[in-house]
Amino acid sequence: MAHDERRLEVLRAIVQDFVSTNDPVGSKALAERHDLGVSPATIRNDMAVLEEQGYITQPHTSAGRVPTDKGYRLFVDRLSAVKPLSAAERRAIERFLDGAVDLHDVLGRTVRLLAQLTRQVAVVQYPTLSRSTVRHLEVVQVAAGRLLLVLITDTGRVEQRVVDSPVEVDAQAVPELRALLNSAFAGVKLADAGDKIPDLLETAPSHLRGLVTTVSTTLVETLVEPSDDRLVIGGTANLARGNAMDFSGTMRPLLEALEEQVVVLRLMGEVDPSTVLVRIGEENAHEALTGASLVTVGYGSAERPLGGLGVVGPTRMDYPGNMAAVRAVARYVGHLLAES
Amino acid sequence: MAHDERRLEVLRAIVQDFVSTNDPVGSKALAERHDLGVSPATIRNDMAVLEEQGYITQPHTSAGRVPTDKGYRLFVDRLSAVKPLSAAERRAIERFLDGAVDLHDVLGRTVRLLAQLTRQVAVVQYPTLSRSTVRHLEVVQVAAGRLLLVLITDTGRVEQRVVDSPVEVDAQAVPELRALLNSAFAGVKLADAGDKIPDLLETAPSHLRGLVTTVSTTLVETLVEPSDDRLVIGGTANLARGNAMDFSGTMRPLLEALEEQVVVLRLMGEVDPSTVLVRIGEENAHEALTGASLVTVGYGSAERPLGGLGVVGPTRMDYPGNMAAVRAVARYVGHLLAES
DNA sequence: GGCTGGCACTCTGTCCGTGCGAGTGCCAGC
DNA sequence: GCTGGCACTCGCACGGACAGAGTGCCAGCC
Repeated sequence: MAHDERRLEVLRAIVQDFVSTNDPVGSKALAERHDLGVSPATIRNDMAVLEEQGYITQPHTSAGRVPTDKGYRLFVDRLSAVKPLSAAERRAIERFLDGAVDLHDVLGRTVRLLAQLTRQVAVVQYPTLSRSTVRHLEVVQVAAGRLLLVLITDTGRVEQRVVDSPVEVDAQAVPELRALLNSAFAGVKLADAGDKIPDLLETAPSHLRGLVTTVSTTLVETLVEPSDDRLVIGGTANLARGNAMDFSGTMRPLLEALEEQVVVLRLMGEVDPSTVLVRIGEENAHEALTGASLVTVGYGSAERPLGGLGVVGPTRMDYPGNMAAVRAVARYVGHLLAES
Repeated sequence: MAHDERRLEVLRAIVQDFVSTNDPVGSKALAERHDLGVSPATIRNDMAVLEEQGYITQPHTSAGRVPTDKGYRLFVDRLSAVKPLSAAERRAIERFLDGAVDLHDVLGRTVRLLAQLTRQVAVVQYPTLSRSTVRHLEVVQVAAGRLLLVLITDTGRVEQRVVDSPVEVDAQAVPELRALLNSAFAGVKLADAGDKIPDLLETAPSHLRGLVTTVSTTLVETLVEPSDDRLVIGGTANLARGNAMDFSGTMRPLLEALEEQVVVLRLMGEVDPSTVLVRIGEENAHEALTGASLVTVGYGSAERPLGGLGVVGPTRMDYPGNMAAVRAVARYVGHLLAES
């Protein structure tokens, strides 16, 4: 029906205007700024219906309308075309990310880039350990009964743990141990590492068995735990843009939640590389994220998802632009890490 | 002279009251809350002198007085006894930091701990690479012409770099290379690593010389650069406490400067483990830190300083408390890292 | 000489009343 | 079903009045 069509058009216009001006938008302004082909009075009728359906609301009588979470949801799902990035932005992505020297650097640059492109808070997850495979395991003797275990994954992530051995370790045993561990675990997904331990113990020469047990259990227990997955956060200064007033009310819990990481990490777990996921306001179960929206996507390939990244901002954000930026950056980072 | 004595006492009282209430403090309130033994009128005379000397100022006529940067400076230098931590706080430090599994974890816990103890933004620097010594160098072949170089320092810090070799690398050469590098660099301070290269090249067998050159220059160039020293930041949510109004004016550049890291890193460079360094407001050259104070101290021992840590907050902060907390945490972290 | 009580003065923050403008809902007409 | 017109409702900005806090100064007292 032509009516519904136009009503949605009105909603789109409201979202766009409100996002760019931060003022509740009235019927007259809408008619002026958008070619809707009808008069303000007609728009008012449409607005009344939209309000009744819960897509928009007015802060108080005789102010303009503001989109609700439900309104943004409809906008994101049906009304927004993905906005392609400008050539300059694409170039910026490449220029910014090329020349990174290691994984830490890649992710640090990524988070700064995303924050700059979207002018929101950016979040990047380290490649998930449990999905990574072992490239190399290194054993270094630190003291008589103490070893340092270094894990290098195929994504370039490096993790280390100190292992205390109950008995003194013979210096001769270290290269043997290293060889054993690498032949057992190299190329194995960390999530599957636990399954390899029985085999490993079988093939281990008896004088090493105790040591191998200690080391491999440490490996599995402390490194495979997904709980230690890390997050890089940047652009928090963007939270201080504009909304100076409702600050310590809404911004502080948000900052706290971001620092906690655990909430955001859980959300990152649901992400995959093929679709950009948008969570709007109340849709976020966690209280501190009410009033905020997340735009997230996975990076890596469909066969080998590595982790997630995205932006956090007020529900009043440029969804099409942010979705495009997040997706483009994720693609580039995915390629970058696949190569190395 | 007894006059000067009391005048300083008045200044101390002003600082204490203002820090705890955030209201400009007047003569009457001072006389009530502190046992100065004189009447408000007398205090007013003292205040007039203090103002003339530049230690305090009034935001406008007929508001109370507020300490200036100079006033805080005098307070910190001469008027504040270091406030010992409570037993509960000491216990909290131990409980919080013990059980950390690796360096990243130690520093992450440290920053959270400091932020919580001081209710300010906490900053912890990774152990400086150039002051660290090499514990072990690991070489892993990633592809025919590509090696991964992993550096493990005596503080447990791990850094890695990809090295591209112009020629294909023989798999046999990798263990040789590893042995060579370790015998040359193990135990050497990273700052001195460059000096070892000529020796190293001399002893290297001719077929490895090209490779050794490439790898060791990468090592020195990209790892010894102090510029890549890292910072962990936490407790930014504390910035949103209280001062809701002057927020986007003063808080935003501060957040930006913290994310830049470079400014803070430079300040951390001047730190040493024996004294707590306090920088107040305008004393900070950098513009964004005007209006903020830093309380920093080094950790590690006098012979082996490792890095710095501290807190950043408004000039109106609890200096004695923060100094005590920063010092106590630095000591504990120093011990912790010295052990490992 | 230094401290104290008293007093006049100055300034800010707040409260209240008013007017204006934006925006709406409704209705009659096309 | 759209449009123009109109009355109505609010929020907000402006401005004056007021109260309160705090000061500086002065004369008197110890």
